[in-house]
Amino acid sequence: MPELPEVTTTVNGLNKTIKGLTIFGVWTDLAKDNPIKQFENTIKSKKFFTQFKKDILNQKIIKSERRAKNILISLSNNKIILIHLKMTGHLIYGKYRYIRKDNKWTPHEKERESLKDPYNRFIHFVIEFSNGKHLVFCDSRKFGKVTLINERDLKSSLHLKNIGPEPLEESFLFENFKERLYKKPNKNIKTVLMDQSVVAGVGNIYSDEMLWLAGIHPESHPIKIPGAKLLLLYKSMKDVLNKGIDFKGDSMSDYRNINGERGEFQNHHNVYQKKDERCNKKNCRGVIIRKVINGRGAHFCDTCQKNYK
DNA sequence: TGCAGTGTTGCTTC
DNA sequence: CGAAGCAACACTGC
Repeated sequence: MPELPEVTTTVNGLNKTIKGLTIFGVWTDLAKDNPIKQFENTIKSKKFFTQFKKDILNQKIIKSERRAKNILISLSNNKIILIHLKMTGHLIYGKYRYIRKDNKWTPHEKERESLKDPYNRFIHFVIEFSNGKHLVFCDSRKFGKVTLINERDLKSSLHLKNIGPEPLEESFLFENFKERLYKKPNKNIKTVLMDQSVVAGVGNIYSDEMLWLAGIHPESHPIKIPGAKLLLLYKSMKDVLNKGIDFKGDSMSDYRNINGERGEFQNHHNVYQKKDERCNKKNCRGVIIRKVINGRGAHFCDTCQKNYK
């Protein structure tokens, strides 16, 4: 589930594996002659992909970074590969033997025993390095985004310009957090937390978990939440995201790290996908419920998570 | 077996 | 302008 902790885990992995390598080849089966408008400046456009290939071939990987849920891979020619994993994407690094057939990048028979796990299936984009190893982008729903931007355009680029501050930066103070929430005074707090222009990197799982930890109902309105509770939410946000990173991300669904291994955060959920289970909060007798809020499944305990509205 | 549910986000519509 | 809903896609699990 690529939210901030999963993307951080992947980026850490990239910095341990592909840094310093030179790009030798690139392949995708996502490129179309007539992509819909939204994907014109991504590798889903054949025209874009042709240029993309020219731009990245023979370039060296300098470093990888995370911004919100985006992976930024800097190249030696001052261009940056931007990858957004969206719902089901993940990147795996390794030695793949493969055959090309019908423009499908098909791992060789010997590799297939591992293909039962989603980590190694649904390969739609591959970078080959001069050491013979590959970075493969697996993405069953094909929502993921891969594009290229110039380093100098990074901040102004459409992909990043509306992104809010990074919640784990020390410079992101409580006062700033509170101010930003108050700009959406009467929206559901869960929806506000997941709004990337308010704060970067929080998605469905971690928003559920941080609201539970702070004892705030997901349909609370920011303007009605007492200051002390907001401070608790600010701390809970940092705690939950750091815990996600410590457990190397959440693999309840098909997220895998750079080596194809699962994270562990799914084993430490208190509410996400815990419908009908007893609430873990000390002295709480509540039961976790699931309710669709602004189109997303929300999980919470309506006994100990107070609804301020 | 069929259909509801799935981590994200950007576009359209109102 | 903001908010809500849906579309992009394909698979899993009840």
